Amino acid sequence: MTEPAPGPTAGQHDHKACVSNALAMASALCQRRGVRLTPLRQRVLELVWRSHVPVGAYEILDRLRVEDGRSAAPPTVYRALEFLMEQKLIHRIESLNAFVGCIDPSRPHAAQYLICRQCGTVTELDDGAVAAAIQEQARRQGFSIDRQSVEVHGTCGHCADPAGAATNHAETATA
Amino acid sequence: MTEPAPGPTAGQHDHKACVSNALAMASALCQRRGVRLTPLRQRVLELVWRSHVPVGAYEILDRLRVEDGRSAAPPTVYRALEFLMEQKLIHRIESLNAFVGCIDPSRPHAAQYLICRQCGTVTELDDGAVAAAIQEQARRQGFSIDRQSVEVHGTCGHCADPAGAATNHAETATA
DNA sequence: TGCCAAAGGAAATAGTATAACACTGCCGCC
DNA sequence: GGCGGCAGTGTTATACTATTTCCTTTGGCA
Ligand SMILES: [Zn+2]
Ligand SMILES: [Zn+2]
Ligand SMILES: [Zn+2]
Ligand SMILES: [Zn+2]
Repeated sequence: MTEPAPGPTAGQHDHKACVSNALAMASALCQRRGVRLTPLRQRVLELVWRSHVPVGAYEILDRLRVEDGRSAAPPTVYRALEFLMEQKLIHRIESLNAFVGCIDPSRPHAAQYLICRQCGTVTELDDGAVAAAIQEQARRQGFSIDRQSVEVHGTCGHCADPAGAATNHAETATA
Repeated sequence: MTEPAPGPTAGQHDHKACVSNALAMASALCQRRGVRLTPLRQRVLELVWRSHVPVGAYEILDRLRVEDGRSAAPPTVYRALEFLMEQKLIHRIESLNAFVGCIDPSRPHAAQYLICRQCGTVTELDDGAVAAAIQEQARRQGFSIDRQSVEVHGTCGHCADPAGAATNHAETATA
């Protein structure tokens, strides 16, 4: 119930690489942009990246208190999350009230999210066709887009086909 | 956003027709489906249809208490909303934690929502191209879709261009 | 008539998010 | 060096959203 870096796709990929890559990318981006990736912000980012399952603000809060022994209250977490979202280092999954690390923060994108009901894993896509179809519809309505959010709930390949994959995928990560 | 007759699209269309049509449709659908559109559920549906601006559960709750003098608590409202969602008579806008009437409950659809930041109006679309593009992407990932939610935030035609009004607010478009 | 299941009333609680104010350290400036 | 401003964080309180639990009422039906 507190395994460090489970990741629903555990065994499928080197998640430590995901994390260190994300942190390095974040550091570089912030430096380039002239914004401060403080220790707190970096730690929150790391906690969001704990797995590919979106994490709630209060779960982050708990970890800051329990694991880090840090004094923290909701605003502590929400401010860090706000910063990370402004910098596009994380995304908010509206339908879950939770946050997930962005796969490629260096490039602006209108992403789509595939959210598995069973394992909770979110797969971030960046499909031009989807974005274009949405933009075309918006244009017809005379609507100018600020932000589009596409959240698709369903069952991922691993959960649907346990035999084939034989993944240890199993159950949810941050339970 | 709290006046009796919905502000945003007022004057743009005959909203009373929207409401009475929605209520009639709901009544017919429920009868056909053998489910009960009780007075409470009908009233909640009516309150959701008060305008094309999504309405929160607690705003509905307030109106039930103040306008109807009815004894009501959160579960009262949430249960009614749950029923209405099961029957696809309303939709939940995840990014707003609010609910809006469905434009065409008789036909199942994966809808997209254009949400105006200024006036709050939500325009429901049912564009096959968007849904298809999403499905294609999901298929490639071996992901099977239960539900897709597309919420687009931006500025509607009326708010962007108050003078000219070529576009049709609040009405649905399908493709 | 009596039973059952669905619907709704009521109280408490859980979960999510923000407002408001205080404190500190850093930086540029005089 | 002293000073003012500001970003970042700490702290407390509160607002907003949603669910659990238990009980009572209602409506359909054998
Ligand atoms: Zn990973
Ligand atoms: Zn899965
Ligand atoms: Zn209308
Ligand atoms: Zn508008």
